[in-house]
Amino acid sequence: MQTDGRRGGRVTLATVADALGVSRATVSNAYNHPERLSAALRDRVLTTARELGYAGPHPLAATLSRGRVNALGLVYDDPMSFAFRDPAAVLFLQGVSEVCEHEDLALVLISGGPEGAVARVALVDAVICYCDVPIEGKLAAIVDRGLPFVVVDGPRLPSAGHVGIDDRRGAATAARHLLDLGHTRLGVLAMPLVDDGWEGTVDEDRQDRARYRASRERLIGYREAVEAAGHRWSAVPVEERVPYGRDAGRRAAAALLARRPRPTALLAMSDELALGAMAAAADAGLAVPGDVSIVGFDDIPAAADAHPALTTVRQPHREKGRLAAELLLRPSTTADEHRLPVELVVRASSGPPPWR
Amino acid sequence: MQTDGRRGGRVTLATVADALGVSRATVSNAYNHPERLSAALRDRVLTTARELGYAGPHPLAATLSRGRVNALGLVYDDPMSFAFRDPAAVLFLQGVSEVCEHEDLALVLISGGPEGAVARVALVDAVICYCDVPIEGKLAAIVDRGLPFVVVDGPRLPSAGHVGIDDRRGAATAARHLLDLGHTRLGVLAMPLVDDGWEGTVDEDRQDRARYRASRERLIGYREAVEAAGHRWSAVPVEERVPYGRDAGRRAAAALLARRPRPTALLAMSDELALGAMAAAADAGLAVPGDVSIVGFDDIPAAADAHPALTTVRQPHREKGRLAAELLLRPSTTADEHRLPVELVVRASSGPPPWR
DNA sequence: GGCCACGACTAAACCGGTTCAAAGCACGAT
DNA sequence: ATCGTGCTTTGAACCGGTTTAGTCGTGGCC
Repeated sequence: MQTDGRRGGRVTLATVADALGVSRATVSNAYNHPERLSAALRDRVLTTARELGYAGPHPLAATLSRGRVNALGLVYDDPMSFAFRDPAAVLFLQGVSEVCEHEDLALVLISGGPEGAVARVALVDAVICYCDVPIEGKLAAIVDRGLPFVVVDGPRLPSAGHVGIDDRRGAATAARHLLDLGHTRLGVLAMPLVDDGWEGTVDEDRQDRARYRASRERLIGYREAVEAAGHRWSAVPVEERVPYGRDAGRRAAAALLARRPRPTALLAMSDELALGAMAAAADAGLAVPGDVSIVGFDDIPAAADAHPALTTVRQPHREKGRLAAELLLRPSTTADEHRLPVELVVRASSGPPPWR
Repeated sequence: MQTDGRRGGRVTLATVADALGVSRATVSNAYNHPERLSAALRDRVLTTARELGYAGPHPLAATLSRGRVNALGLVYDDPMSFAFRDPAAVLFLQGVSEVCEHEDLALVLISGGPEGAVARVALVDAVICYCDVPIEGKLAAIVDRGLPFVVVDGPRLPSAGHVGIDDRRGAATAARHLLDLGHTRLGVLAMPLVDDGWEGTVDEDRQDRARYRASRERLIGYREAVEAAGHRWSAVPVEERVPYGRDAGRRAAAALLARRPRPTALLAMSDELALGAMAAAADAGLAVPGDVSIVGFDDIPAAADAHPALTTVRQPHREKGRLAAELLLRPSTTADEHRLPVELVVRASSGPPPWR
């Protein structure tokens, strides 16, 4: 038998097979099914392999044959590096990676972009989409190739699992907390409602057009609470900012605090925005919560460390990551929808309005 | 010609080729080298593919043929999820991912573990080892397979590039800062010196046995500065802690601050340790920097936000990540050694000793 | 002594593409 | 009419393994 063991100088499994005069299957078995060989032959194979400088079966080829990569993909809608700027995303990643290391899987971070993700998607066994966008188009390749996937925080898709939280209720709870304290003039710091990069004061039309699910739901939550308390939603100013870097919250809050009458409480859709708002309050010489109360969303670690400590809506970021990954390991449950609990964490940044 | 286009029901490139009566090469070219086909045929191919439900060339097979994965691997010595707990590591990851997304590469996070990393290592084109350990053993598979790799912060290895900082000088600068302020009684909060999980007060013997490069170098830096100022190094207590979670720094600092005479200044090998030390000072009712000065290392974002803001040694985490990734894109420079600058950032947590 | 089970090993198909040298062909130049 | 030229398209090798269905020889059992 000729197996062409020396192709172009590379040492392959066939090289080893030829050197020993055994079949390639035998060498393969020496690595993958040791019990199918006599101990003597297995030793000879391994020894010869070492002498020849053969580093063992090429994982890529093995993968192609087996059809399994042992890797989980993570698609993010923004550039991947943004995920590392967002403390909430980092917690989420931590959760995912905990499962990966436990299951001995690699975690493949795939940068967004309409085509980028697509091209590489098959070097993984399954995909987590950590994005809240109208992503149907972007995910076409994943769907076409039949890869199992889970959407986190984003839209509910037919063939995919879903992990999220009750954004609406979380937001409503935050708003109700302020209303219960007696606040009547609120302001909202919003994450993007539409993926057009726009920043400014949001009118009702844009509120209706909101495409990001989390933003839309949180806005609705705020609104429901405000109206339930008997106030007019149209009187609540909403400032939308692209929230990378704390500066976005600072600018949004500056705009809100410049209004007359000045809001006595700010609702931020993320802790990053809220922490920026605290800076803006300091800029304006306003005390928190004496002059203005601030409530965030996420409960990132920095929220508890802030001065004053930030009142916020806790969502289980790490747990979301864990759950998303675990769903993909149990294909039967992939199509399920999971809604994790949120919880208001009252700290020092919220209090009664100045006049009360 | 028979190409067996329908194997077991899966739609492959061959299926499309057969359906059209063209060769597989032509179908392949339709996707990869459109200009080599007449526009008419290319359209027919693409149309037919769509009709048949063919999702395009399987990336795994393509990869095997081409020999290029378009992915960068990242090996971490601790479990991967720990990287997401360490703000410095997160910044580093951000740098790496910036390059990846720019170059359209996937980033593959490979959990440590003696064998885990090994098995999967070849689903990447090159590897960044973000670990500071005697890792020669762990990296054997990478070396054997001939993958280019770069070590960050760790030992200098023969065939690999290296990215790091001047830990010794950075530490010395931090210590000199305190000595210049007039401090004479220092204490050190150390990251692990040996990978045995031990915690406690470090004696000289253990200092000599330090295996982690960064810890060892920083310790030497502290020592050099102390001795240059005419003080005895043996009088400086060193507390070693496994530094995950801020609590480690709190415990280490508590131990140091319980000593009599009490140190008036603490040198921490990381900002996380330093921030923990600030908590310990608060626990003990000590003012920072009035009663005790604290200096960190890393300049993570939380350092500037702390109260008081933390004096620390800045190292360019993000830049380290970028550089490591870029080195792997230019093989010629892979074996180079790069030492990035450090810089003392004086903020509010350091000041003269109480008596001065 | 015959039959069968069993362990060790192999042949060949398969995974799903990419690529290169060469063939076929139309067309303009000589 | 002949010869090159350039564009399409193809055949076949190649990437580096895994796996299934055997083959072959041997020892145990009746």
